[in-house]
Amino acid sequence: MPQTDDLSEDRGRPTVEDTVLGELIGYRLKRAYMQIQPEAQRVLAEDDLRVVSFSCLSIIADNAGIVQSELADALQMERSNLVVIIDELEQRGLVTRKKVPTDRRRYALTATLRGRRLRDRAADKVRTAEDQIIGRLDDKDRAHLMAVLERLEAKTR
Amino acid sequence: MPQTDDLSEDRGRPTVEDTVLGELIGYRLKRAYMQIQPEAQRVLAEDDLRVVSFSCLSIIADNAGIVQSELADALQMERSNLVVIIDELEQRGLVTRKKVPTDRRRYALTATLRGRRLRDRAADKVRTAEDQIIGRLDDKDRAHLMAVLERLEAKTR
DNA sequence: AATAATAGTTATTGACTATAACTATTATCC
DNA sequence: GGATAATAGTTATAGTCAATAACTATTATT
Repeated sequence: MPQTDDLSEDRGRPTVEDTVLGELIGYRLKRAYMQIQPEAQRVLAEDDLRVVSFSCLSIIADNAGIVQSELADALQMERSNLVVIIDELEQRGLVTRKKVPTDRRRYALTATLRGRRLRDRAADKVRTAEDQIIGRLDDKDRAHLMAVLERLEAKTR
Repeated sequence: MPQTDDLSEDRGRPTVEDTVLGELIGYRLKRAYMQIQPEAQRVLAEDDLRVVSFSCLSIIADNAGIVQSELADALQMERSNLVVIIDELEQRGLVTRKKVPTDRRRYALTATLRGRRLRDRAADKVRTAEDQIIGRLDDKDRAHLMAVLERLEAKTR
């Protein structure tokens, strides 16, 4: 027999009814994301990285010579907002910007050794942080989740 | 035989390598969310609702008499940011605020008939918009996704 | 050669979130 | 029972972030 007959309450926190929001995928996605994001932000901040700068650094590390427009496309952000981020990564010696000889409008971005090492280290920390949150998901559920999310992304194009 | 031998390109859009981000759940969640959110925003704007005001209206409609602090808890937002949102819902005649006699610090929030009708209509539009994006997911994948997302949410508490 | 489009940049704006400080009211603890 | 804590709502403000427009330099188009 439970300690209380009233299952609508859980140790003083009354259950709030919800007939609509919980069935919306956007709502569920946002709330799940909000569980993960602050932790990712926190571990990245230890290396003075924001989530967005880590994302940039990571894509640059995987694509030596990528130019800013392509990076902006890949990360679905405005190229104007990229500028200061790349500025900072460059000043910290994590990436280099050099003119493309065949098209002098463009700058080729390349991660330095330091940049690649930081990326790898930061990625490990983010993975660890994520694993602590999603730990209870077994490998099958996790793989299924990732696959479905990837399909959701691909929907528009 | 494919039209082109080079599968790394898809009609002029070069594939960007990614060895790290795509394996991160936070990254995938955000990108999936970003597919849905603008559409939800768009259809709600037709009824002069923001996503957050729709969320408030919906929870109030499901919980007649809920007070602002409880609502803020349920939606994981700051109660200070709730004030102007409730102000507007009240001015539009969608919810009422009335003093709780037993605790005069609190205001009981209740959705009006108009508020409930608008909530129902807006929810239908959001569901329709979501269905167009996730249309290709079958019922099984959809149910699995929702269940896993719900478990992710519950992890911290 | 004239005109378009593209890449990068700068500056600015609006939206949203978080924080601190305040008032009124209720709960708590000697 | 009275001093002190905590809570609910509110206001104002500051920081973060994404979106936009305007500009220069360079390349592509016609």
